[in-house]
Amino acid sequence: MQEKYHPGEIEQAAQRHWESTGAFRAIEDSTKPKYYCLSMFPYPSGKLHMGHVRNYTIGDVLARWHKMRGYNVLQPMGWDAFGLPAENAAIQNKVPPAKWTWDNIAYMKQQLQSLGFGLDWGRELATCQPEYYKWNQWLFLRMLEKGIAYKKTQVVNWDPVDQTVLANEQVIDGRGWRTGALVEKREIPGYYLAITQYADELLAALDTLPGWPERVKTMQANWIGKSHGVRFAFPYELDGKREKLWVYTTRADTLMGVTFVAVAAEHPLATRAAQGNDKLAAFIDECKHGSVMEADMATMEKKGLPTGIFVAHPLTGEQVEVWVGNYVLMGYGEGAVMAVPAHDERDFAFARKYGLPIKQVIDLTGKEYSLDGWQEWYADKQSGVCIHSGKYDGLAYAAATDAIAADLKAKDLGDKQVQYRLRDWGISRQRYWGCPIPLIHCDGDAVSPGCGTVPVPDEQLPVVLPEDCVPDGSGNPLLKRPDFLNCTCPKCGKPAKRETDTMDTFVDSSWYYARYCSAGNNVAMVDARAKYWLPADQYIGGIEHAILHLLYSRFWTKVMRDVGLLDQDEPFANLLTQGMVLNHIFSRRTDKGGIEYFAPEEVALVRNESGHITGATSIADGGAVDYGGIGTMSKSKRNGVDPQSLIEQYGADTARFFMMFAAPPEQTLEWSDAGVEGAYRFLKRVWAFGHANRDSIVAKSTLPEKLPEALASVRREIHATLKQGNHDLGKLQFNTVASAAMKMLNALEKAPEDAGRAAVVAEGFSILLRLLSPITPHVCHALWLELGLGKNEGDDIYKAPWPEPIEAALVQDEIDLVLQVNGKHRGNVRVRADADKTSIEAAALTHEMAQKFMEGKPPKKIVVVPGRLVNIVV
RNA sequence: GCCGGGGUGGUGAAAUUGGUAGACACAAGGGACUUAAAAUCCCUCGGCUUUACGGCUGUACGGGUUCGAUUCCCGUCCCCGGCACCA
Repeated sequence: MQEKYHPGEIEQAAQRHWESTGAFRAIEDSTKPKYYCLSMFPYPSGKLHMGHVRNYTIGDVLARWHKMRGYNVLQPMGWDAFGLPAENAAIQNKVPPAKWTWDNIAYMKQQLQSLGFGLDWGRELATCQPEYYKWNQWLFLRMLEKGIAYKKTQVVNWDPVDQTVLANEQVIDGRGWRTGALVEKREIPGYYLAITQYADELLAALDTLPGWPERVKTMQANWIGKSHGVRFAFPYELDGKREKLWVYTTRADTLMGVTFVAVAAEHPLATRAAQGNDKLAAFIDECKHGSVMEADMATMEKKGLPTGIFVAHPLTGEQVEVWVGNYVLMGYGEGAVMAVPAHDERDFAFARKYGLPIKQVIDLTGKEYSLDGWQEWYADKQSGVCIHSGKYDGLAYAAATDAIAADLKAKDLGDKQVQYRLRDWGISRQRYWGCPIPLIHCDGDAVSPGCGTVPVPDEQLPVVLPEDCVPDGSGNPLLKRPDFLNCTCPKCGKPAKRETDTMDTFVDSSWYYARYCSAGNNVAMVDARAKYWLPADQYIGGIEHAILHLLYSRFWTKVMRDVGLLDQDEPFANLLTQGMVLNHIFSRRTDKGGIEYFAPEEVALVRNESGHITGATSIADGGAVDYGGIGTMSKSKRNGVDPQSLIEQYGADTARFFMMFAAPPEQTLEWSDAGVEGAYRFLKRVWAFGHANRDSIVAKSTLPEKLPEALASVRREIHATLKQGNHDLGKLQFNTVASAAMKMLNALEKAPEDAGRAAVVAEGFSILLRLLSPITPHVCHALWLELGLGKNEGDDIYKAPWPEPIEAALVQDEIDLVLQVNGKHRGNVRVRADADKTSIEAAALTHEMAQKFMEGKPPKKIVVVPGRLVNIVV
């Protein structure tokens, strides 16, 4: 045994051992409980960053812990390999996205392997492989058949200079990131998946997921946004035709307060009104330059223009003017909203700005309505009642809504309706590096009209993406590839064109967890093995995926179930949402108005008097750089920290231990490497202790009947700490598991030379190594073998049983209780561990400190918390 | 703007979920060992106050409930994540 801790040698040897013995190969086995431990697969951006280390260490700790507790564990890994960064890299370096992606995968895989994760690499997949994305295409066709997939128009960001569609991320303050051109909204056709057909089930099934964090379920429920309201119409006559303008509201009780109606710029009424109205036409045009992002819509200045068209109030017949509002979304609901300025904050501001009438129709006793400013209670639907509303006066929210809905129904102008905030999932992307949508456009020729859009027949799948394209930022390169583009129509056999849009990469990540279970199957998307492993017993990933990825995966699972592929309703039984690892962000505007990011090591910080960072300068060119605060480590913001140097300098175990020790998993973590030294020092001490006590431990002496008190106390500390550590593992709070291991070592190092020391040390160190092994598997593996702690010679530590505290070791005759007088800590009282309430009260009252602070007053009340404290109230 | 989460020493954090605030560490300061350095070991370490025992105060800020609040309730400020084409 080496005297010094050499992580490099230990780790390589352990990894070779696990590899050669197939320690983490998972085989379906119905005799054991299964544990499918799944971490979100990474996007192969180039290098791992600390967020990955955190994510995958959490997964590995759980996987190894369960393995030691007798579970049949599956922990797979793969690559979310399609996506925008590969195209950006291609633009920059002229390397095909495929090559860039595979090079990154090779490097990152080697990084993952050097961290010693217990992964079953035999199930590895990459979503850019035709054998994977074939099944995206296959299920898309099934959805098309079932009416879940359909075509409609979508609104995209259009860069008029590059003639290309931009991702939201590529739009900086309304301009294209590379060209600086003002981005336009453009409507183009695209394919949608009708996730709204599953809205009710996706919402209701949240109750079947007790293993999910409440906050994630709340976010998903709010995102789905089921609302009970009324859909109704404002009748009007225009160009000699009787028409209806439909709107939806959850505040039908305020219908009598409607003073105008607002429609989206793209609404047919707006288009009609713009004819012969240049000012309105110009405004509608201006709206088209706005952002498509909800956050921008919500924060931008609300603007509008009257159309001159009037509609009739459905109940009073009063004329109400139609306005065009830049804040009304065409793609959501009816593209029109009723405006009740008195009781809606946004309408209130809008009405004040344009001098529109405000009519109070809800009253709250004791409150006075004033037009001076918005007050929260104006929008309160809990406690107000209708006023100035004719026959509805005096009715509260529910009754007023019922009555008004009934009256609208009687007039055939509306009814109650349940609506969702959730929108259907648009999956078309006008990009190259993604899964081709398996459709063919048969446009016909001079003689025949053609077959239209035709699905690619199953036997022709996959539609393979050519891998040698190099995007240059100006549109989809597939459009310039006749070999991909030209094909024959499967229906009529005439020349036709392939669809060049690819799928949203969220499609790829919506079912990869099922594919791991069916690795290697080239005749089916998933097979019976998926029914064995699913749902994943633990899913671990960043909180940023709380809504979209997790909702899409839940949806996709339900579709796979309905197609007969799976039995499960839900993909993930338990979810751990990891807190983001944050780092400083530095950026600078480019000449063209785009944005350029700087890595933290590329800038020199500028701080103010109080030490806060206010800016930075580029080390390369000395120019000023803007400080963007702290944010998630990401490739695009260039603020990721590569764990490589940490691993090289201290080893994987130190990196893993440090990451787990730094904070509890769900908490956001601002990156700092302060403390890495401490983690390393601890592992060195563990090794040194094993080395120094080798003979005592190897001797395997038995515990004497009665230990001297000092050793009994060491043993008590070990078992008490183990109890806490096991409890914390159950809570997935790994930082205190790490500190439990540290406490154990502190206790063991204090074990005095006395009869029974060797046995106490051997037992204690065996517990310490097993508790620590999921976090730092390499050093524990090596020490376990060196010290012969296995049941049989050469048994690996992961085959050892998980340690449980021995109650007998925890027994104490006397305990200290906290003594309080009027809730203030005044000392401690020592009592027998089994003391009853009366004797505790007696001991407390006679205590010197109690006497002193009671100042002779009689006790009014004595609170005794068993095993904890006694509080005397005077 | 809306939805969700967070704010505790110089720093990362802990507190068995209403019961000793600061466990376990990092940094810093002091000391031991060493020719020296590294490594290692020991001591101190929220603030104010006291010669000392001790006392007062303190968990973003302002209120409240309670014998007792970091924990529960109301309000305010700041930070992070998401907002449907980053993944």
